[in-house]
Amino acid sequence: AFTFNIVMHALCKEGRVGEAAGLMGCCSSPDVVCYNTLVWGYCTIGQLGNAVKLVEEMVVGNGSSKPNVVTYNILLKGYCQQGVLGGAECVWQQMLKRGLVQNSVSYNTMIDGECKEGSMEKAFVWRDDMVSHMDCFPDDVMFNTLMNGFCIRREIGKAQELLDQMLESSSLSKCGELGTEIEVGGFSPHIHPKPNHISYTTLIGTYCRAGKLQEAFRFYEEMVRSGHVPDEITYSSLVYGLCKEGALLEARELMEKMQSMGVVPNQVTYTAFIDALFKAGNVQEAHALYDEMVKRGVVLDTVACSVLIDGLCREGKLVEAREVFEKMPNLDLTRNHVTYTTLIHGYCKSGDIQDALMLFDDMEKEGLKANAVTYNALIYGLSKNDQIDDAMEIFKKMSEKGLMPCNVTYNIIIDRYCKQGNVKQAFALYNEMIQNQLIPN
RNA sequence: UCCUCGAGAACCU
Repeated sequence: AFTFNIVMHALCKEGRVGEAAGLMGCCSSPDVVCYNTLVWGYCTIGQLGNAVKLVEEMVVGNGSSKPNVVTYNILLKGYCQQGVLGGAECVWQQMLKRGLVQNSVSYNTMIDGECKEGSMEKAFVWRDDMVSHMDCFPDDVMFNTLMNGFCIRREIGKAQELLDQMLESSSLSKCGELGTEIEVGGFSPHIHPKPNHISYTTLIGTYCRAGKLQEAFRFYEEMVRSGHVPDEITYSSLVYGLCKEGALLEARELMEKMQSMGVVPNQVTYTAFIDALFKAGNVQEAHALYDEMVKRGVVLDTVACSVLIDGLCREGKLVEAREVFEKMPNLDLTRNHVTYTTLIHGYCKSGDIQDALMLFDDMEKEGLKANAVTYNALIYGLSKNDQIDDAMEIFKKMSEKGLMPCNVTYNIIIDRYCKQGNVKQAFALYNEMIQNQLIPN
C-alpha cells in the first residue's frame, strides 16, 4: 500500500485520477492513506461526488480504511474550493458525529474558505472557535491565510499589520509590551508564530498584481535580509509584476538572478514572461523563450499552452494555434474553458465565425461550461461580421442559460449599434445595462 | 507515503 500510494499521489497530482483509482483497485489491501490520496485527487479535479462516494465506502469498509481526520479535512477543502461553505459545515458536523476531533488543519481550511469568499468576519469566528475549543494556537499557516484574505479584499495594510505582529512576537525584547494595543484581528501577542517565506511572498504577490513594484521589492529585500529564502513562487510573482509594468528587460535579469540563487524557473515563471512578450508584440523572443523552456525540460501545462495559443492567434497564425490545441491531449494536458475561449476568440477576431461556432459546440460536447467571456467573444465576432441579429440571438441564449451579461457584453453591443448609427438601440441597451445594476465604464 | 496558506492564461472600449 505504501508503494501504491506514492504512485497514486503522483498520478493525482497530474490530474490523472482515473488511473490512480485503477491502480488502487490493483492493490490487495489499500490503507487509509491510499483512500485519502484518491479522495484528494477527486476533490482537486472538482469531482466532489466521487470523493464523497469514496468516503462512504470507507465508512462501511473494514477497520483498516476507516476515514480519519485527514480524510475529512480533504473533504472540507473540496467543498470550500467549490464555494460551498455550507457543505463544508455539514462535513464538520459529520466529523463530530463520528467522534473525530478537528485539528489546526481543519480550522485553517475553513478560515481559508471564508477568506476566499471575502468573509473575513466569518474567518475570525472560526479563529475564535479554535482558540476557545482547542489547545492549539494560531500558527503561521493561519496568519498567512488571514493575510491573504486581507490581500484579496485589497486591505494590504491590514495584511502588513499581521506580518508586523508576527515579527514583534518573534523578537524577544518586545514580548509583553503590547498588551493593551488594539491590533488587527485581536490576537494575543505572546502566542504569535514567526513569519515564513510564504508570509512575505503573499505580500509581494499582492503588490505585484497591484503594480506597486517598489513595495514588492522592498518586501523582497526585507525577506532576504531576515534570512528567508525566496522560492520559485516569490520570483515568479516578481517576474510577473515586472512584465505587467512592461519592464521586460528587468524581468529577464531577474530570471537570471534567480538561477544564480539556485532557484529554477518553472512553467509559471516562463509563462508569465512569454505571455507578456506576445502581448508586447515581441513575437520572436516569445517563441525563443518558449523553446528555451521546452529544451530545459520544464513541464508544459494547460496555462502554458493556452498562452501559446493566444500568442499565435494574436500573430494571426490560426492554423498553428489550432495545431497546438489539437496536440494538447497527446501531452496529457486538459483543455479547459479558458483554452477553448482563447481559440474561439482567435477565430472570431479573424472573422472565422464558422470555426468559432463549431469549437463552441465541441466545448459543450466536452462537458465544459461556457462563461460570459466565451459568449462575449462570440457576440463580438458576430457583430463585427455584421451579423448583429445573430449576435443578439446568442445574447438571449446567454440569459436563458442563466448567465448574466456583464458590462463587456453590453459594451460590445452598444459599440456596434453606435457604429451602425443606431443610437436609439444603443441607448436602449444602455438603459437595460443600468437596470441590471451594471456599472458602465 | 495522505490533508490547510503564496505565483502565470481568454472577451469590449
